[in-house]
Amino acid sequence: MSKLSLTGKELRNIGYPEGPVISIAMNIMQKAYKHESKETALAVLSSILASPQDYSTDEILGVIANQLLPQQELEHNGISLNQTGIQFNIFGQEHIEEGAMHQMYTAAKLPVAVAGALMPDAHHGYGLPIGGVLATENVVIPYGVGVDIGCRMCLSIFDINPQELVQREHYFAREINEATLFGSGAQFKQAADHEVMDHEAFGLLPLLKQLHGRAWKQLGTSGSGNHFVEFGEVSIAETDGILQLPAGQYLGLLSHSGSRGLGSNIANHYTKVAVSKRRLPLEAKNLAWLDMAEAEGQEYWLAMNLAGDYASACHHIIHDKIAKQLGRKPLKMVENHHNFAWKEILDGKEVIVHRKGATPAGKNVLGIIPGSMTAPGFIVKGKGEAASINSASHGAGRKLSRTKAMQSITEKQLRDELVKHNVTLLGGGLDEAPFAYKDIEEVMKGQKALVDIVGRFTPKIVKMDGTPVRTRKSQKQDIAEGE
DNA sequence: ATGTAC
Repeated sequence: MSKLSLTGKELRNIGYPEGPVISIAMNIMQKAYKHESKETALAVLSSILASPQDYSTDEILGVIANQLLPQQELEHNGISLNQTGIQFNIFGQEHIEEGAMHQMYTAAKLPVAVAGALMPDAHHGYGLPIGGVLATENVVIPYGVGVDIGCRMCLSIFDINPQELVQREHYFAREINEATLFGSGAQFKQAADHEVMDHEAFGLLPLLKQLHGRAWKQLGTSGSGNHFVEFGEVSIAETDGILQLPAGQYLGLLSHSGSRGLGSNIANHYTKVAVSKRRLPLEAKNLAWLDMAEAEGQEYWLAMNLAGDYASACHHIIHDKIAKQLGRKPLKMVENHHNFAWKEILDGKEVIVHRKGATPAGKNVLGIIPGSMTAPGFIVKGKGEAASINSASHGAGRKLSRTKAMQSITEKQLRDELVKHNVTLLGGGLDEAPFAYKDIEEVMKGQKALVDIVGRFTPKIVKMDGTPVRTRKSQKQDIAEGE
């Protein structure tokens, strides 16, 4: 009977890279070190990771060490990481998990890295951490952008009294339900229309041509995971010169989604191309890049921009539908993407800035940073802080993994929290419950130097993917209305 | 994040 129980997460937290080495190391340690403490086992694993060459001939631990040794470096295309990484700034470090820090330290050792920063909502991701910002010179890293290319926030602000959300809750809930479609593979039977589907890129690359049909049917859908469409109260404390809205309360429509299957296929395709072209040590494998001077780099750039335009179109279709149903034009719209790569000038030099779960925060640039289904979100204005490479967090950041949230949060807890905040949830699982997220107020404190708050968004009617969790209030109303 | 997966 083994006393030792290691988890993959613990290995990642001490810097073990994604890949087969995690399960190999877990298996070996659970056999060879079964009577040792977890601390001892982790210390040994750390030591192997620090200098795998010292263990490569060890009869037992050598198997782990050889997984960590960058065999690819010996191959003809092999690329080594720098011994010392570039310096990067970390904002709100006390809220950032160790795994995310390790991933950023690895990214900082890439020979193409020019500058980096970690946002206060950072957590462990695939390749670059979520909340990671990385500037490179003349190369683009597909997994530095992420799988959901162009994922973004979009807010419409209407001149409607937000009290109506309480008074006519069922009317607004129906508007969201009718205008949106959630679900992992969700497609409309009758495709929406948008000029993005006529984009020339669809004809230029075979990959994009192949993705056109499904992309069309997914146009205007929201997907799954942390994506949402919600009504809430926009509160402007004082007029801001950039947002230019009089102080007051407004009705807001806020959406969060990305480029669906289109972006996902582009990301995975070009990551594979990059990984096969540039053999990096295992821990940096998924940070393989494409050179902007080669055809694949140009292709990725074209496809990435298409996915960005497509993600934007998805939001606009939803917002247009709802605005039409409300019979109003929004006073303002604020939109920003947070999974993308941009050509920007840094210290007088053009660089490619990858933001993976980070909000652009150049001087006077508006953005939206959401909290959770019950916590407030913020309309922000960038300060143009070079130390963060003109970036801020893209949300509160997860505190609990999806699996951990599902295990530890009960439906009753979520229901009580929704009632407490007077939020109606039209769909959404326990893995998206407010308790799974960091405290957004704390995260905002960690980035005071990066953004100014110009408005507040308080969610009231929230739609996400998944079975609706019923509040007592809405159950009562359903009975009253005979649903 | 993604409809069927190195």
